Amino acid sequence: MAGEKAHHERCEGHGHAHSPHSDVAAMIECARAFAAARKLPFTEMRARVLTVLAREEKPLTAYEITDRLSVSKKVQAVQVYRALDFLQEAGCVHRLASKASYFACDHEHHPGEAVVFMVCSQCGTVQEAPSDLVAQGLQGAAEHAGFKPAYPIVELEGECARCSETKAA
Amino acid sequence: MAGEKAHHERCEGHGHAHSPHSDVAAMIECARAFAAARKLPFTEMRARVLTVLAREEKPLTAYEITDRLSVSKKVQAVQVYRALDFLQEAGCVHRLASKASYFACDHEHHPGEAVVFMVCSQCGTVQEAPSDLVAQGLQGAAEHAGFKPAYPIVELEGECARCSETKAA
DNA sequence: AGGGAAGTGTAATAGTATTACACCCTTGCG
DNA sequence: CGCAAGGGTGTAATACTATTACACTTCCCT
Repeated sequence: MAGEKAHHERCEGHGHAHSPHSDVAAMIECARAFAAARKLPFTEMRARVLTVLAREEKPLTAYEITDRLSVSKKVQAVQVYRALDFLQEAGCVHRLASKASYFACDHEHHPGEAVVFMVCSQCGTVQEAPSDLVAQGLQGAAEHAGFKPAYPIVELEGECARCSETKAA
Repeated sequence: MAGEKAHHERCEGHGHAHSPHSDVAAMIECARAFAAARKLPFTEMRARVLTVLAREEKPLTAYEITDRLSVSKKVQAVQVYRALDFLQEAGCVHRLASKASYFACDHEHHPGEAVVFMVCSQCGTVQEAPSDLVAQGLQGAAEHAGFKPAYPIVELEGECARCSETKAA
C-alpha cells in the first residue's frame, strides 16, 4: 500500500453521470503519486492517455483513445494499452469488461470495498457507486465456497436517470 | 501452443463447482424447453455447442468451441456465435465478460436475483452462487442514482478452494 | 403452391489485444 | 568515466474476438 493520496470525491448525487471531470489535474496528480510511490516515471504518454479519458464523459475503447491522440501525433494502439495498464494499476482508470472500454475515475477505492458501475445502455455513461451490501454479499458467497476473492467486477447495465427522463418527456 | 494438461478432477467445494456436468442431458432439455416455448427449433448446431460447453469444466472461447466442433466437421466461428446467442437467451449459457468466454450453467436464474460468478485465476473454473445481499446492494445503488437496472454482471476473480489447498500442500 | 420467418454455410471484414524487437534514457555503481 | 540493468518508446506484425453480408435451404402455415 503505497501512500495513497486522499483526494476525496465529489461526483455524488442522483443522475450525475461520470461527467467530463473538470479536475483532470487532480487525477493526474493521483497517477503521479502512484508513480512516485513505485519509483516509476509518470511519462508523457501516460499523462496524455489519462487526460483524454478524464475529459470524456463516457468510456472509450483503446482504439478510440488511439485515434484521438493520433490527431496531434501518430500513436499506435499498443502504446495506449501500455499506458492503460499502468493507469489501471494506479487505480485511476477502470476497464469496463462488458464493453471492452476504459474510463477514468476519481474515487478512492478501498480494498474490501465493492464498487458498482452503472452503465447506461442509451447514452453509454457510467456512474460508480460503492456498496457495502454488495461487498458483503460477495464476501459471503466467496466464504461459503471457500473462494479467496481478489477483485470484483460489478457492472450493471440499464438506463440512467437522464435518459429515462428524456424518454418520458 | 496451449499444450493441454490432464487436469480433470472435480473442483469440489462447499458451493457447487461448475464441474464437468454429468447431466448434459438435463441442460439439453432446458434448452429444448426454451426453444419449444418460443416455437423455435432446437437445432443440431445448438445442441452441439451446448454439449461441448456442458462437458467442459471451465469456460471456453467461441473459437475454442469452434475448434472442438471442427474436429468432426468443419465449422465457422460465426455459426458458433449464433448458437451461443440462442443459448444465452435460453439462459443455459453465460458469457464471462472478463474473459470473453462462455460456459454452461444448470441453475435456474430468477429475475431480480443476482448471481455471482467466481472465477479461479489458477485453474479457470467458475462457480456460481446467487446472492440476495448482492441483489439488494445493486438495487439500492441503482435506486439512489435513479438508474433503471436491466441486468447485472457480477464476476469475482480469485482462487478457488481446491487451488488454495493444492498450493498449501 | 406460395410466402415468410428462421437457420445454415461461406467469405470477408471489423474490432480488441498482444508479442517481438531495436532503440533510448535514466539510475546505480565499480 | 564506463557501462550494465531496468523501464519506456516506436514500429511492425500478428493473434484473438465478434460481426456483417449474402446466397441458399427448410419448415411452417393458411
